[in-house]
Amino acid sequence: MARKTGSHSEITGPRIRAEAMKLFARHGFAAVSMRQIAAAVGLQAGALYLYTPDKEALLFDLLKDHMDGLIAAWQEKRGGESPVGALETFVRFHIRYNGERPEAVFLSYMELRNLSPENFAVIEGLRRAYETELENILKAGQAAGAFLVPDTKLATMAIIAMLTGVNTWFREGGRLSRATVEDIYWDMVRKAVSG
Amino acid sequence: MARKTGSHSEITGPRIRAEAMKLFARHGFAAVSMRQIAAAVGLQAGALYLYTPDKEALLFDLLKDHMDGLIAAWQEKRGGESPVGALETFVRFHIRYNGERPEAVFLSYMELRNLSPENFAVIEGLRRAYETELENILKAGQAAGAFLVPDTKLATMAIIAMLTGVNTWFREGGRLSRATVEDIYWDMVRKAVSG
DNA sequence: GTCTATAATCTGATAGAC
DNA sequence: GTCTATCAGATTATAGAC
Repeated sequence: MARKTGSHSEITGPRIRAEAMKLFARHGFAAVSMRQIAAAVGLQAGALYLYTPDKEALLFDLLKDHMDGLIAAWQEKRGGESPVGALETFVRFHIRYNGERPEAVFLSYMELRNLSPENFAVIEGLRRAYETELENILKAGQAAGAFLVPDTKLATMAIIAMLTGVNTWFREGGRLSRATVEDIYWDMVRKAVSG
Repeated sequence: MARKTGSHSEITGPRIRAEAMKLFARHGFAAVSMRQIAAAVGLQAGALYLYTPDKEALLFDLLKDHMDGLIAAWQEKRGGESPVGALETFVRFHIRYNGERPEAVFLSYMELRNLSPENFAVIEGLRRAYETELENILKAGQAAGAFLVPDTKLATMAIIAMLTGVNTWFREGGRLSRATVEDIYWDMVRKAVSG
């Protein structure tokens, strides 16, 4: 049954990225060989270089796509609500979007050190841009008297760490549904920034 | 000046662990070779095997020592205070103890997947025991009416993620001192679990 | 577009000299 | 206690056949 050769550039590229994502997340970037990725896709190692100039570029593409997708999805979601409404939207969005992509999120936190300085700066810039979205909500709420936050930058980092941390323990089919987790986290965040 | 040979078993062991910790944290366990570790200590690769049976045992020792130290330090710190006092003590302890050991903390979160199942279970058990310390504080406070927490397990995970996240952005000599960071995080935690 | 073969190098770990 | 030499195999990436 195994196909030995052929022309499949349109589906092979995405399949390589999908398998690389799985393997990098499971074993770590450095621990995964190009041969392993090729084998998971059903190729020989040499064929991978038709789709990526090298191993690091493969990682960079995965991280870049994730950050672009995250920011684009947020831009679509955000509205002109009150500060409290905007914060609730952010909290629920962050838990849900990242919860659906645990591998990409894990890579984005753990494998940045394997990027070249230039590529690292690109991902870092996107991460900062996303964090600024939350910080702006907190600043607006603080100015409007809706929140009492001693330091908006610290609150931003604290909230994002808390929300992203859901990925480390949440398991589909466990004691709580995603919706319940969202509710409980929103309750804690809301109180944490209150007066 | 370079020493070529000699007998230094009492200091070589700790130096190997210290250099391995630095290198594993910086580049990742899989990306660091035994030769790199040996070079950092000033040894040849073969000499490392006088001090560790293999590379994984070296990682396990680092993680085990860190978890043992964390739990021992907490046992010494904890007192018979009120729930609110106990929570404040935990928050400040966690930020300070982990803040002083960023490399060990990073390893403890990122390199667990490189342990054998048996060694993984040991570290995981210690981590859970530590988390239970916080959960018990939350449960006691909830029972005493000092806290209003919809789910003590979720609140435990949320608080620990939030506190540990300080390590991802805090830099000595930056805008805020460690003490100020502790104050602000304690303020947020206190409100998050309040009624 | 994919394969096979290969270059040049590195890997973890061991044996034995000193 | 440390070094040198070595084993057996893996690594990224490229060249050229098909």
